[in-house]
Amino acid sequence: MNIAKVIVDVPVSSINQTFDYQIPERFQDILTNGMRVIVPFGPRKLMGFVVGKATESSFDNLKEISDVLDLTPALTNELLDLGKWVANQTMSLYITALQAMLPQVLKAQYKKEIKRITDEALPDPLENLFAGRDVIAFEELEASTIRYPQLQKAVQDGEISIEYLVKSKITKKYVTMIAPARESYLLEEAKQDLSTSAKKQRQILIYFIESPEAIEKQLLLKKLNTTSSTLKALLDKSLLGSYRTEVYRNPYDDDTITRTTALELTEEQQLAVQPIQEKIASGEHDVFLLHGVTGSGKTEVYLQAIQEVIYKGKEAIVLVPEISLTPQMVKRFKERFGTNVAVMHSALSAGEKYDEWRRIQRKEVQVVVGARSAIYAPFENIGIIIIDEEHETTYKQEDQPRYHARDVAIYRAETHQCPVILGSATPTLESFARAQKGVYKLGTLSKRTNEKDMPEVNIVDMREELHAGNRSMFSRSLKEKIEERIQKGEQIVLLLNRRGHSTFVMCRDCGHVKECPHCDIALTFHKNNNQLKCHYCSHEEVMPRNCPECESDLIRYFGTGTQKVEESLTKLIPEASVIRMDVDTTRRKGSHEKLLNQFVNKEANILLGTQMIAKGLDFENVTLVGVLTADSMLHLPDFRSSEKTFQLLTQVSGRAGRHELTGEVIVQTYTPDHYSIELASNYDFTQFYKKEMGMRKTFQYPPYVFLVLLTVTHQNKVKVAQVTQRIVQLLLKSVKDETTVLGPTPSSIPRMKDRYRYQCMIKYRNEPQLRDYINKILDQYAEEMRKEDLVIKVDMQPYHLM
DNA sequence: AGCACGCCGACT
DNA sequence: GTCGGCGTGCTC
Repeated sequence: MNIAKVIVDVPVSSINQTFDYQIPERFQDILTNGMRVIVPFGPRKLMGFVVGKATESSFDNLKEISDVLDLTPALTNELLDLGKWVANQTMSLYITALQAMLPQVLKAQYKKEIKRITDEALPDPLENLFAGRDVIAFEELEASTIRYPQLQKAVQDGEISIEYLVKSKITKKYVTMIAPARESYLLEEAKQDLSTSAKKQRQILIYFIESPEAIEKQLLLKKLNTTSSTLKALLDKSLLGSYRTEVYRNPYDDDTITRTTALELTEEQQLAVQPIQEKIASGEHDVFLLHGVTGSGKTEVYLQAIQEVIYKGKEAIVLVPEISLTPQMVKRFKERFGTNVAVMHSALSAGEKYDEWRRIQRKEVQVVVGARSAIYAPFENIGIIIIDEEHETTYKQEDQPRYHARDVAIYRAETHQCPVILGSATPTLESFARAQKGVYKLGTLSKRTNEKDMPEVNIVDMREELHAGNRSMFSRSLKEKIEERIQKGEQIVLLLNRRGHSTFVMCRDCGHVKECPHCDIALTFHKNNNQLKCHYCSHEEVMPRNCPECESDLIRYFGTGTQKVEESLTKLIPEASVIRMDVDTTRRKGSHEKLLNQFVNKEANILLGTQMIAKGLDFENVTLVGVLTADSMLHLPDFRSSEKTFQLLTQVSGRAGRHELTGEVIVQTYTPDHYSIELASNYDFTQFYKKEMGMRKTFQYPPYVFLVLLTVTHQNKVKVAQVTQRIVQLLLKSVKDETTVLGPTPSSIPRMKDRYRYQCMIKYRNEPQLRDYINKILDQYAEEMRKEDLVIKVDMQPYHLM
């Protein structure tokens, strides 16, 4: 087994295969599958993953592995296989799938350097460039007057060499530890010998005589209220010793956590947990769909199922949408399982993520709570996988590899023979349909744990408000109710559903809308710096004073941002104090938590925000929830828009009246008769499911069919249209008659970053060989893609059809 | 991807 | 002549 099969870090389809390398003697014993290595690849050096070993190769002159980057493999054999499966399912490259499983810091960075290898004088220009140094960055050469051939000559003459480096980004955190260097009685003696004025030194010695174990330097100094100079005196006398040790960054302050124990389950919860625990006990795979209204205690069901898994000595993965990975949610897991939990989400720094990942890798925890990518947690003995808010679209990764965490979860759970729980108050039609068919086991929690009914939902028809002469974005009844709550000292959550709405700029005289020069999309206005920005490319420009078309100065921005709502709200209701939560106010690390704490501490009576406030938050004092524009995403070109509207309304309604006080919800809409709004106001999921399934059947959308979206992009519009047309023809030749191939159609944003975009959609029920067909087409276009910068993007089971 | 090699036009 | 442009092919 002296040959390693390596997947190298080059994300191109022509390199999507293993390369064989000789394993040098010194690595023979340590090298195992899943380790990251550095290998020579052509003239350069690259990082790669060892995915297999062999005794022989069909290549005769193999290069040697240059270095091994891991002591313990970064990926287990199971994850290597999983990566292959994901790559295959999502039509991505193996290396892309593998990289997606690891924290960012384990990705390699490449550097090129020029190294002087002779003491002889170099030609003048080079000598100047080096300026006395032995190694310089390659980039310095580009900035100088020296051209490449000169460099080449110097390489040939043996004066310099070009080094290709692979750098690891790993940053480990170290702290200094202090420990006694002598036996206790010797410290005692030393204490006697100290001069009477050395009070602080004596104090330190007493500390170590009482507790001789090592302590972090900073902590010791703080505890004894002293400085490092005092400590240094004792270190110099060799009474104490210091050493550096690696520590994990802990983004959560575990000291303040009070542990909780299992709550008593309601009858419904008991009924839901039982079959899951049976599967855990018998070590069998199954998928449970836990359909529980908001506030019905789904989390407690998860916690008790996990408890069972821990008893069995196995591990648990809990996926939560990024948006609801709030401190409140994390706290519940930490309170139950203490330091046995690792947390993974985007608010952590790269270093913190790496530390949490290593705690998992070293089996220091049995539970991980995290966003989408936590599904790749390097556990080896998984006992359960839980996906909370199963319907959330963030579980589908939008760039390569375009995987859905739910699919990966089920696949992993099959390998580990363990159950999966999909939990939601508003399951996706896909999952609910499977539960109806018996593919998934359905569990239902229909009652809130506080025995309170769901808050009453009142729909306000905003057209009537307009007729009555109210042109503000607050209906009369919402205004009244807000005032009433403020008076009673209760709190309000206001949701501005901005998806589909943006603040675009239009001239009131000629109707000209300012668009991005590189994309076919309106620019959005950013008030804070008076700039117009494009969401799809980096284009930015200053907001013009006059219309560029007609010179009119009546150029204004439209649409409603949270800022604007806040302004008019405080104008309308002067006693309102508002905490605004949107991407702008929560960008900074920890600001999310800070704002929520302020609201909990009643520093404001209104919490105003976008989508992010709809999920998972739990406020005792909130009795009114207002949805300002319920229908703003109903008219998007997206077959899931009704479903998303229903989900959002249901979720946000659940924020009110979770405790003692009774809650109420006001939904403002221009389409009060739309079934998703009407049924959400009655919390009638079953009826919604039936109605929406009817729609999906009529228009042939999931779950009745599977979808594939092919997007073709190129600078030349004609070419894109032609290629897409040809792809449609090729597909039609291979697929079954009952399969539909739609297109070519211009994408909903027909041009992005100066590239035209056409797409084609495949709707199929059963096409076992579809991936082969598509791969064949991609192969045909491989050369064109390479030479002419043609891009064909494949999205299996897409979430966004744009 | 990113590098070297090789072929061709343009300029000291 | 030779510098530097880009098209082509290869990477165990």
